[in-house]
Order: sequence, then structure tokens, then C-alpha cells
Amino acid sequence: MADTRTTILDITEAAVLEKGFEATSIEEIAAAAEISRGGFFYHFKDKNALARALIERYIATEDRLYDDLFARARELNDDPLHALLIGLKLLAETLDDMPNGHPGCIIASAAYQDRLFDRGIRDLNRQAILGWRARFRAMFEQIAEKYPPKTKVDLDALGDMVSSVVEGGLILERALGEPGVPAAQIMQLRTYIKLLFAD
Amino acid sequence: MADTRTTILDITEAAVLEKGFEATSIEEIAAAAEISRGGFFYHFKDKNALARALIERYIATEDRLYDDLFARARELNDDPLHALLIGLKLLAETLDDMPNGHPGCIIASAAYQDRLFDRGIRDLNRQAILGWRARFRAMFEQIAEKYPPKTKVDLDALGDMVSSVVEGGLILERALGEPGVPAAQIMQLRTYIKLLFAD
DNA sequence: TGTACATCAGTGAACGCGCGTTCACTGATGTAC
DNA sequence: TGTACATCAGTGAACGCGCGTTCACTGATGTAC
Repeated sequence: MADTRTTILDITEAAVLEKGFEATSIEEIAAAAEISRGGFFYHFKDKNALARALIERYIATEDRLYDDLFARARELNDDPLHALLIGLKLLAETLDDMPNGHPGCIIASAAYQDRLFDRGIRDLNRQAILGWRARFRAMFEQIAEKYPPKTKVDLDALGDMVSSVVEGGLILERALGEPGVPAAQIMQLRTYIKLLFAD
Repeated sequence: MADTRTTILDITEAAVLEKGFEATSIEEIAAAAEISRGGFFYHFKDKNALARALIERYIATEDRLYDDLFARARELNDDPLHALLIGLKLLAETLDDMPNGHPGCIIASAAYQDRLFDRGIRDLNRQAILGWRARFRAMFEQIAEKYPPKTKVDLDALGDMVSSVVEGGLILERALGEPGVPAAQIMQLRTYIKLLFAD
């Protein structure tokens, strides 16, 4: 079996996606990991440390996902615009393939429960989102050089739109109980980018 | 002074926007309303009834806001496309004028804490979002009739995009501590619609 | 005009439960000499 | 090869606090006759 720490993180991730961080008790995590409540505190000094570890792990995974996806897209087509359009399609497919809710929810939960967490965790969240803004902004700059946009456009806001549309889509998906919203929203963003840059 | 029930709802709304529903205690609401904890339960049978009343009130307000905004826009320009573009600009301005966080947060909180609430509240949330989808879808249908869209487009997903972009923008705004994100995101959506329909 | 009763809008003490956290202790494994 | 000690990965009982909720009671206002 995997080491207990990883097991705890896996269990917590699933529980948080299902019902949020505060509603997930240490008792329940410990039971699922088949250790006692006391045993849990051997691995994490308190509940905040658990949240931090979870978010750190999620951000690392998400960064790797974006790296892979857009590198793969770039291999398929060397043009910056077409690579991004392919990448967004791959992203939409990936979002659809995540049956138990995309871990993006974890960022959103943290944003909505930030009173529970300490400053370090809020900074983590913040840096992750700024990182994604910069990542996509860089792509858009490269594209804009080759394909002058049809209208003047705020590239930071456009870079944010990836995160914004995924997170917003997740909220609708949860509220509606209707899967596939984030993927559909990403495809809308893709159409927007196509209209904005392609001739 | 306003009646106590309304005072309680106002206090709760502000507190929920600041830190979420679960983190807002009845003790604290009662203290701010200058009544005892027991007195609170004279007005609301339990905490769930408070949540329901808050969300009902929010949805009604939001519906009225959309009614007003797009009616005003339609008065300024009778063309369906241009009316919508004006309406979105007005919406962006309204979002920027809400200093203490837009109550949209309340829908998002409810989506992220839905384990806390009963089925009735989840249905309320669901119906509200479906209502907004239908509202914007109707506008897009009217527009598409006059201005054939440049690409095939899923009008339901496009209708959802208003909610999705506002909610997603709110998450970024909170996580970044950077005001103005929802408005900027709405302006991006506006550009998309312009490129999609206008010649 | 006075009396009896009902309703409204609370008070404030008490209860019980769940939850995060602490702490003394334990058995298994690893390391030094 | 055996002994002593340290570290790892826990156990399980106990503590205390906050929170939602209940309940008997109360003073002010309204209504019937």
C-alpha cells in the first residue's frame, strides 16, 4: 500500500471535492485511512497543514497538466494560435474525463472558505492563479504578434479567462448537477479566441 | 429602524459575503442585530431557514437587476445585438460598483457548501441558474435571427457563459484580492459576442 | 371606560453533540558498539 | 552475536470549546365585550 500520508491526502481530496473542506472531519479521514484520530496528527500537525499540503499537491498537478497538454498541442502544430486551439480542445476533453469533479474545486473552496485558512495558504492560491494568468498571457502575446487581433484586447483579462471559465463552469456544474459544463465553457472560449485572432 | 427580520438578513448577507455561511454563527448575527440568540429563533426556525430566505432574496434582487439593466439597454437601442452589448457594459459597471463583493458569491457559496443545505435550497439555486440560461438564450436566439453567427455555436452554453464568467471572476477576485476581475471578464464576453454576431 | 385575554417579539439559562487537539504510552524496526 | 538505545508510526482516552437548538417565562401591545 502507498504510504499513509499519501493515502490521507487522497482520501481528503475526494472528500473535499464531494462536500468541502470544513465539512470533512479528521475523524472521518482517519477512519477511511484505517488509523486512529491521534495517528492522523502524527502526519499533519493540524488541519491547516493538511489543507496546505492538499493545495500544494493540487497546484503541482495542475501545472504539470497544463505543461503536458500544451506541449503535446505544440508538437501537433507548430503555429502558436493553432497549438493553443488544439490545447484548449484537449483541455475540454480532459475536463470531461474527470468523473468525480475536477480538483479546480479545491482552489474555489479555498477562495470561499479563506477565513479558515492561514495567510500562507491564501498566498499559495494567489500565486497559482497569477502563474496561470502569466502562462496564458505569454501564449496570447506570441499569437498576437503573428495574428493581429481583430479588436483591442486586454491580454491579462484574456489570460485570466481560462481560470475564470473553468472555475465558473465548475460552479454551474455543481449547482445544476449537470456534467460537462466546464468543457462546454472552454469550447466557447476557444471559439472566442478563434474569432479574435484567426483570419 | 427596519424590521428585525430584514435586519437579520442584511447582517447575514454581509457576513456570508465576507466569510461564508458556515463560518457565520447565529450568536454573531444575533449580537449584531442586538437581540439574544433565542430571539433569532423567533424569526427563523433554524439556520437552514435563514439560508433559504437569504438565497430567495438574492435571486429576486438579481432577477430584478437583469430586468432593469437589459430593459434600459433596449430603450437606448432597439437592435437586439446592440442592446445586449450595451446591457453587458452596464452589467460590468454595476459589478464594479459593488464594493463589498457581489452577492453572486451567495450562489457560489451555496454550490460549494451544498451538503449543509437541504434539497429545497439546492433546487432554488438550480432554478435560478436555469432561469438565467433561458433569459440569455432567448436574447441570443433573437440576435442570431438577425445576425447569423460566424460559426456554429451552442446557444445554451453561450447563455450559461454570463453566469459562468461572473462566478469565475468572483473566485479570481477573492483569491487574488484584486477588485474588478468580474467586470473585466464580462467585457471579454462582450467582445466575444461582438465578434460572433456583428459584421 | 375598564377588564380579560391573546398575540408579538423577544430573554436568558441550559443542553448536548461534534470536532480539533493533546498526551502518555506502545510495539516494531533500525543503528551503535 | 547480543545488548542498549533511538526513532517511527502509531493507539486510545480525555479535554474543552463553540455552536445550533430548546424551552419556560416575560413585558408590551392589540382586541373583544
